[in-house]
Amino acid sequence: MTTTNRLRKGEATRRMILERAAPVFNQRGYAGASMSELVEATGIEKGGIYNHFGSKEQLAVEAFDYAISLIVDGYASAQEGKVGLDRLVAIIQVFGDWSGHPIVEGGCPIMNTAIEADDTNPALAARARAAMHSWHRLIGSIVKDAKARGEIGDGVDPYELATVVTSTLEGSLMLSRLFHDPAYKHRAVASLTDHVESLRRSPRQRKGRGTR
Amino acid sequence: MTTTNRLRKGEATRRMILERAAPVFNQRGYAGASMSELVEATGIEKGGIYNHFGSKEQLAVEAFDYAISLIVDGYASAQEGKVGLDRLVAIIQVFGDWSGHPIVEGGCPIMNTAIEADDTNPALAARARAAMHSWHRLIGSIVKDAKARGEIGDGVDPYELATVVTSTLEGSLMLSRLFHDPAYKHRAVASLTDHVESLRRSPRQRKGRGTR
DNA sequence: TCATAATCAGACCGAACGGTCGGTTTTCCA
DNA sequence: TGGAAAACCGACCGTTCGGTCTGATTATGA
Repeated sequence: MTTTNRLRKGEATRRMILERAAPVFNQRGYAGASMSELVEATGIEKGGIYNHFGSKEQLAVEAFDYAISLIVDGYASAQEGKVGLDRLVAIIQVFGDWSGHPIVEGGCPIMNTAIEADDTNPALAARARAAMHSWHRLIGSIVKDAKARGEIGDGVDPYELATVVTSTLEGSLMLSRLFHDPAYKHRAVASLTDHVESLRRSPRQRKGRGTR
Repeated sequence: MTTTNRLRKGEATRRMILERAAPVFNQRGYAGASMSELVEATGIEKGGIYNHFGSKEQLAVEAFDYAISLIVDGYASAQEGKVGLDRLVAIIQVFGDWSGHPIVEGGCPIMNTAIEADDTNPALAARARAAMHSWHRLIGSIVKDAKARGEIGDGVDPYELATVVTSTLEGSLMLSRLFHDPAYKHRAVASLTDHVESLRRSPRQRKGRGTR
């Protein structure tokens, strides 16, 4: 108390601004989101927002990081209690389950930011790269771990599998959002689950497939 | 000649505007592209542009359609001389070969438009849906044809395969653009080619896989 | 409790936005 | 080749953009 009290009032509204700005940026994009929309979404006037963030871009970057932190937490808890390849399967499954309860409205922030910012906003693109990189490393390390445990064969390249899993999930999410139909995402989840399961236990050869 | 001469001068500049506006919209997005940028890119002053297009949105829609027409032509010629499953393999391959010579700068217009417009611009979103739908139908019909020819088994669902192929290709393109590294796309192409080839000839069971 | 610092509202700024329009130039065909 | 129509330019419009700043208000610690 006598020392620096970290629970300042402003810290709470700063956090609240990030919480409410994140879905706005994720749905409308950086260029598409205006300060007046952010004023409306946060309930804080412009002066109040600029008291906490130096620019629209800085707000967007921090809102992105905040959204990513939510997603990271979500995938972390999805793996709880699982080991080896089951962790990967759990991640793939939970990706498909986020239809009704999206972590942050507007689809995957990494993909959205990657698509918009790669040719326009270096700062945001760098954040998207960082987030995607750590996601990719997560998948890759799970596959490596599964290899070390002898669950899958030596022929599997962890980062090639990570690329395929990531690409297919993100692409299918895009399709599901475009058509307002979760079926695309579910097909991708089913196909990937099949594929991952088919790698299990047989070091040099494929096994039969499941249903659907 | 005496009748309505369709080869007016304005028709040529109108076309030229679309050619030059398409990559601008594809790279900067609809919200991110300003009229002044389009003036610079086309070399036509604002009044001249608005003489041909009623609004920025109309211009964006027509530029999108133009970009799609280029892509459709590209994939059509890629299939020439091929039959059955080879058509699908050719399409997957050519997707990976468009690293150095992109049809239109800025990545896949369908994906870019889908991501930006799904929550913001109904008109553009509808065009993206239409384009993606016909792409999906193309892949699906190729798979159906391959089935009818007895190249692949009955167990293969054409539209499930189309979803996986589309998702993986689009997702990997996003990754390659984000990291400025074509490797992601190439991995996806290799993996999909493997997968498609593994479906060939064995109606009820999978076959061995390729290299990597 | 009270002075001080943190916090916030909202009027205001210049610039850039998408879009309009009258006038000039170019094209086209009789 | 003359004259109407088409094409094009660029100044201009009202609005909204991201951002600033001053003064009021509220929280905080001594």
